[in-house]
Order: sequence, then C-alpha cells, then structure tokens
Amino acid sequence: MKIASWNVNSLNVRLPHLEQWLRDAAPDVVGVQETKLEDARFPDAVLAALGYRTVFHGQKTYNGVAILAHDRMIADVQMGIPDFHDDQKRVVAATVDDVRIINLYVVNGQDVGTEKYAYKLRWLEAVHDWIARELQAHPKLVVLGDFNIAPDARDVHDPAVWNDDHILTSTAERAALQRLLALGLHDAFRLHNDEAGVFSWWDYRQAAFRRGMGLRIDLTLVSDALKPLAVASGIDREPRTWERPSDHAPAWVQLAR
DNA sequence: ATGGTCGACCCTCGA
Repeated sequence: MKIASWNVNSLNVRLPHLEQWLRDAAPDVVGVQETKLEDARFPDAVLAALGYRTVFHGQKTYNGVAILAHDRMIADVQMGIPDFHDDQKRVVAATVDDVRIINLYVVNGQDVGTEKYAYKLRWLEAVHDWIARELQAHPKLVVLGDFNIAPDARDVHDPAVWNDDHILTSTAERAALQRLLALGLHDAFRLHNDEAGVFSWWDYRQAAFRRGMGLRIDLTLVSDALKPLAVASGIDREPRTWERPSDHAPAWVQLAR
C-alpha cells in the first residue's frame, strides 16, 4: 500500500499534473493539500475515472484538503480537528482498509512572533491532543501532509538561514513536531534515508529549485504499529520539473501488506 | 536591494 502526500497549490491549475502523477506513481492513497476549491467544484468525477474515490474538505482561494483512495472504500471521514473551531479547511481524516489516514495542511505561520505564528502553535497543540486520542482508537495510523516544519538541519539547504529563529525551523515549531512524534509516530523518510539535502519544497522565487534551495517540509508519519511494515519511502522530485509546477513535490511511504 | 514568483482575484494578500 503506497501512501503519499502532495501539496498541489491549487487543484484547479494542477489537476493535469495530479492525473499524470497518479498514472506514473500509482499510489493507493494520496493526501492532497491546498486544493483552493469549494467542495462543489472538486473534480471527483475526473479522479473517479482513474479509479480513485475521494473525500474533500475545501474552501475558495485558501487551504483545502482531500484524500484519494484507489479501488478502496473510504470510511469514518472526519473534517477538521474535533472540538477545535477553525474556519480554515486544513484537516481531513478517514479510514482506508484498516489504516487510519490523517491529512494535515499545517498553518504556515508567516514569521516568528506574528499572530499567524501564534495560531500555528495553538493549532499544532490541538492536533497533538487529537492525534493522541486517534492513536488509542486506531493503532495503525498514518499522519501525512504539508507540515510547514523542517525537522532538522539535514532538511534545509542553508542551516544558517533556516535557524532556530526562522519560520518553518524555529525552536517552538520543531518542538511541536517532536511532541507529535513522541506520541509514537515516526518520520517514514528517515527510516530509510539519513542523507541531508533531500527536499520536498522549493520557493518559486530566486530560481530556488534550479539552485537546490529547498526544504523537506512534506512528511509521512507512521505509527509504532505500522513502522515494521514501512518498507520504502521517498520524495518524487519529477513533478517539480514539469511545466507550471506546484512548489511542492510528492512524499510517499510504502507499507508492506 | 527587505525584492525575487506564483495563485486567486480585482489590487493586494498569502505562501
């Protein structure tokens, strides 16, 4: 079972890329972020033609998330974080076969010290408390998404810039990610790969992709129960080379079954 | 050089 996460930065623009990548990579489950589409405009029929069932939780202009599952039923769908009021559509969870999938579009946070940064930390705290409960109910859990946090210095192109005081790498953000992992989750990429400089996001500005100036902020986390089944993982850079690309590349984990 | 490029939308904001 191949499970992936991709921030498409507008599904309206990127639907052809998603279709192409689904054909190329043949993932079984995909969590998509930044669809930027109201639910009425979600292209579920196009994805159904490729064999994918979908659930989606979207809004106009900003945010928006979805889960795609190839040839599999999607059950027990949860939109948003329970008991956490949020007008921003950033979370969808569902059960596919016997695996619970939580798809997150984590708050960006703009800059350390801003109101958006405070919202990011509050939001991560609510996610933490919810996932603690989800793990009790669903030991076979995958948490994936655009985390907008680079876990450590290997995950940034320039650690002097992306330091303890910088957005996406600040001490409090990384601590929030570590608290999530401490619940019994594992960064699947790091189960199979310890090298530095493998990234999932490159800014559109400064020709960052061509110059290798990226960050690894798109993660797939597997629970203790699934860790022994995680046989491979990676980041597929190729869609970032296509014409008019998303600024993110898909990250994936393969579960043996 | 406090920018750069996108996407959505209406002119500027969010990333």
